[in-house]
Amino acid sequence: MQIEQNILITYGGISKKIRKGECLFSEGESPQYYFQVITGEVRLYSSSATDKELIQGTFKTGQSFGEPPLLLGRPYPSTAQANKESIIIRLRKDAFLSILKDFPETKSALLHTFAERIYHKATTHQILIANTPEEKISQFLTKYKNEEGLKNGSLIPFTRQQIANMTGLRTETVIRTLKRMHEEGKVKIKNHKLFII
Amino acid sequence: MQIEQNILITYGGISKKIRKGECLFSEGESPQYYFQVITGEVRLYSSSATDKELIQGTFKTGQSFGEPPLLLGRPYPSTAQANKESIIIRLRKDAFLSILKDFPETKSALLHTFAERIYHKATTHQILIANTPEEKISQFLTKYKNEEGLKNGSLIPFTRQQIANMTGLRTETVIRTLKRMHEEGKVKIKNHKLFII
DNA sequence: CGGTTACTTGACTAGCTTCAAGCCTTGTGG
DNA sequence: CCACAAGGCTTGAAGCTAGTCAAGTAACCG
Repeated sequence: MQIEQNILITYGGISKKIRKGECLFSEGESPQYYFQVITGEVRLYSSSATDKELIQGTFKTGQSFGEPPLLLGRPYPSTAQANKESIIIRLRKDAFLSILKDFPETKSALLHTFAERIYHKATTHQILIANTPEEKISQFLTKYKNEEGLKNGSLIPFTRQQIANMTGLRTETVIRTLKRMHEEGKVKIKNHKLFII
Repeated sequence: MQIEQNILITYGGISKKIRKGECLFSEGESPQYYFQVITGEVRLYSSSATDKELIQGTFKTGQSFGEPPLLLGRPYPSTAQANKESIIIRLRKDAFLSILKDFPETKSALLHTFAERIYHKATTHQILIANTPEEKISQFLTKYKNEEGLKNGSLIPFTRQQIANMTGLRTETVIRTLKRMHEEGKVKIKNHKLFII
């Protein structure tokens, strides 16, 4: 969802410069603010007991994140970290609720955003239970391709590590599986870069 | 979310008796109706290429389901099937949209429901990336316990197969893991029935 | 050009999956 | 009320394979 910047400012929103790697909030914390990306990119991930981390979503210019825990008043199930230097507006919870009340179209927009996210998570879920690594990676690539409307031959802008974190696999497994898929003509790898076919 | 029955009727909602095993909609179909459970239980699941089926959610009296694809106008990513004989009210999409417009509190309620579902799915994802079967099953059981507000000693109303489908494991693995957990006093099994501790 | 991050490869192993077979429980129809 | 069918549960044995660890190479960035 996106709320107009001047509305955010009017209601007390404050923009802040965030360095790459800094966190906006962490797993387990209590939500206090509404966040919206002005420039840059924020990654939401949850980490299991071990080092493994699962990417729950990536948010760019104009997108907000972390609203569900805020609305529910429940602890964050994930951590929000800047992927690169970013500018983020944040707004206190009560001010956010006021905007929702004062601008009904905001509520509709949020509803639509939430519907998108549920739909997205429902399909993501299928990736995680696929049997073989190849199934997981194929499904992931196909999903990404469709969502971004990519053509065949497009570059996949993810590192092996990121793909691993989104499919629940390990880096080495992703590498070995992609290599095999390349040999079988299911994807293309050139200069370590990955392309869909 | 729940919309009052008399409102649903006023807007043209029709209730229907559904036999156990019947489907309200299937994966890939185009959404046309809003659905709400009056009595009984409906299961939403998506099936991957193989036999495996993934339970996306279970809905009981007073709960609605399948709204995100309806709002987005996208094909259903899952199938809705009655777990038992049920009575379901269904309402045409345009009537549903009218209710949302005429009753702002409905919109707020739906927003809250959506937030719950996103939160639920985010935490469910963590189960799927846990390393060991025991971690997955423990997390699943704890999550279920908390969501349903169960006391220690409660019966878990799922088959091994269902637990397998929700954790991404195989039936035999679930059985063997539960057996070990039983021996270690982490759960209780009596007459093949599973209880939390 | 040096440091950091990403990628790659090999060897090894724990343990999940698979396959096959048999048992228990529940519900149903005669 | 009993018998039987169907579905769920359990077990064992064997093979595979994804994960792990370790080490080295290639790309990228300042």
